[in-house]
Amino acid sequence: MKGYLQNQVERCECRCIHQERVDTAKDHALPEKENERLAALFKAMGDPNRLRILWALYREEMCVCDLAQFIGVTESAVSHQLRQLRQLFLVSNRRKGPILYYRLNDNHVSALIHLALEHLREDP
Amino acid sequence: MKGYLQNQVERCECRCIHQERVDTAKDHALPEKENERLAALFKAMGDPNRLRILWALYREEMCVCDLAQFIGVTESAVSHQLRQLRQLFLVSNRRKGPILYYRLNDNHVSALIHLALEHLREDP
DNA sequence: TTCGAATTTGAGTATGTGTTCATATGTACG
DNA sequence: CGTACATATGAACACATACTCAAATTCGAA
Repeated sequence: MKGYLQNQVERCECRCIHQERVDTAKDHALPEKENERLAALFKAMGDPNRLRILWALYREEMCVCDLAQFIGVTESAVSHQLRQLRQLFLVSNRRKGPILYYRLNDNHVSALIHLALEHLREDP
Repeated sequence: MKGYLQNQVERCECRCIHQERVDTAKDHALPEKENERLAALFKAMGDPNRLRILWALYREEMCVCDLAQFIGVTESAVSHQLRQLRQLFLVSNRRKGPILYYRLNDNHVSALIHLALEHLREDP
């Protein structure tokens, strides 16, 4: 009886193989908040329609109607997506009368896309 | 009556402002399939735990148990995530006995992460 | 071959996400 | 002012996703 319990404890104590790797991984891990923001950035770029928007804005600024017709969804849908992209500082806009012209916020976005394309084009 | 219908038609014919921008956007758009794969790649990197895994593997290879303890989830959860990363060629593994050691597949991944970090660190 | 350990797989589930519709804002112009 | 148009917002819904648990698989060694 006692032996059985002891074995239970011993078996469950540590299932991982290389404790020192786990420790150094924890030491060098990104700060919690930075990791969250980084993930949010990639996730924002990880939707086909948002990616289409970003790719289009890389060439020239466009308004909501244009983008809606371009990707074939409601203007409302585009507006929702643009809000996300704005909150992450991926795009910004300028107002001309009632029309909002959206553009890429900096060149990091397009750099990320081009780098990712390289990755894709190397594998089959 | 006729006038009303005509106005309806005219109003609904084209709601977009700059048809020529829409057209050039369509001309220069990424091929459908490439856009999908690109989005899938970013989406894969857009999850906090997957990002933790990638960041950890950037330093050194680790096995499933290690990663599970590192990020504090089930080994099963890690295995599910690693499968996604494998299918997108972000990670690969080598077997040593019963243990699978995972590593980053190429240096594009870490380059993407570092580039994205730059973007984050420039904005507030 | 049989056992134990590392990993994978599948089912189930709770939570997120992207879209549309209806409605509200805000801007220019008569 | 009030009308028209571009955009934004909120609710609702269908669908995806990330986790855990239980069971299957795979490998090395007794």
